[in-house]
Amino acid sequence: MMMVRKSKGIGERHQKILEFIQKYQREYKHPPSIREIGENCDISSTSVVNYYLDQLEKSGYIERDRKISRGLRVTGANASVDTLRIPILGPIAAGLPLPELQPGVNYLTDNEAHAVDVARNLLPSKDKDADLYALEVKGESMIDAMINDGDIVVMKRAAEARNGEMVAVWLPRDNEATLKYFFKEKDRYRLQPANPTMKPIYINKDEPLEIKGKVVMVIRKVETYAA
Amino acid sequence: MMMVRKSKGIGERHQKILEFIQKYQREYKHPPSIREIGENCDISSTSVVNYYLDQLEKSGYIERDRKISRGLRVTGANASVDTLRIPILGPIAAGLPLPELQPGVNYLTDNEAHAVDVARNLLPSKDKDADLYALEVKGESMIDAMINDGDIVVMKRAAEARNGEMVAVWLPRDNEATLKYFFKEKDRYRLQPANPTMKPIYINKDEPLEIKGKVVMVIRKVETYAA
DNA sequence: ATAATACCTGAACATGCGTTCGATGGCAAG
DNA sequence: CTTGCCATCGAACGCATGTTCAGGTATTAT
Repeated sequence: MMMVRKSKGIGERHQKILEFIQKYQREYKHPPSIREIGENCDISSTSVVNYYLDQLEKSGYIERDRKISRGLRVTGANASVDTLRIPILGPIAAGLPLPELQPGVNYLTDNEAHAVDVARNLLPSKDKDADLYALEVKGESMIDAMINDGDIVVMKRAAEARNGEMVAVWLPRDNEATLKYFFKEKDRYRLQPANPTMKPIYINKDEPLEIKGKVVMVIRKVETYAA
Repeated sequence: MMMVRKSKGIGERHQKILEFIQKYQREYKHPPSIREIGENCDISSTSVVNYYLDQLEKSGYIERDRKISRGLRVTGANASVDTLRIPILGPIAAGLPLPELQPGVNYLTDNEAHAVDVARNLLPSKDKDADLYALEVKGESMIDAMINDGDIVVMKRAAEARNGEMVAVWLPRDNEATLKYFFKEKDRYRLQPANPTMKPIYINKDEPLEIKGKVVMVIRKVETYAA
């Protein structure tokens, strides 16, 4: 029988092993043992599996914790990604008060409908996990912030903001919640809509203005089967 | 010494074990052994760890694969989440041709700068992984689609669309790329901006119109330290 | 007091699992 | 042909790891 031998790089069998490790990890949430890899990749001997794993490690496709049962993981593109489950506290709309994180409350839930899972590498690393929360936009009052009905806005709890940051504010003057870019000027605050064609709102510094949080991220799920 | 005994539910020690498992899994990408849990949670006997793990399993906080080394995983809110790495093919801007998926090309990369990691539960489940790609919006030509400079749009490869779906189209007539809601009418196509205040574009059916993909998702990372 | 329950100990046991090694055969270079 | 590398096999070895058990000590209920 002819054996295709690729001097360098990855062969067909390496590929199969790699894919099996990923598939197994996705399904069982822990890595496979050497013997399990052998059985599922038609390799009769554990030493051969070990042989290939060594090569995969040298080539940088996996990492191994020697001596540790099931101590291996894929690296690079197919590596598992660290995610953070961010609770969706409630709706945000012009006329509604802004939901806030209550101290001492555990917002963890296994109900996916009330949370969004976000890869950590998409978030600013300096943010504390516990300070992050999400709101679901109701209505079209935020269109001037380029934010649509149904969008999810990921927020970071904050009571003040730097110039240029987008914040969620409650305006007691108008009894209204809004998302705007925040600028502190001489004797007033300027709340600038994201849409450049819209005019800013000015709030005098002696008027009340409650900053509830900074906008970290906006996620919009577009219906693929809209009406 | 006083022992706090909570009859039902989870105790302090259960909590500590749970947190350790998560922390360990994040760091090493595989679950800890019983003995490792014991060492790090100040439990001297493996049987006691086993004792607590049994309780955690009964309470539904973890799942165990008996007889299998490191065969345990947290369930519910803290469970690891399945993600998909979607390649960012390139920019999308009004005057630029739209990047497309080339058949037979492997877009996997370990360079996070050229991909976005998205939790699978945020994506329409019916989409084939391989048909998904992402584009980075350059310029403000998409503001009428509520999409800003710097946004990431996740696309699904498609050559045609249903009414009401948001599509990326190339208009040879104007030599322009755009994102619009798509509607097929009697003898023309209507391309409707997401912003309700803007007027639609009409394309006669005998004119060329290239649908490059459907918009699945929009991700906007808001700078927390903008200028 | 007695019984019952929850929590803990230490050790032994069985086996899952990574490691190592000698042996075999195909293929290419010298 | 001989040498040497690569891929493979099977088996044995030994530590890592989950399991079990007989026995403790509190705290609480009867």
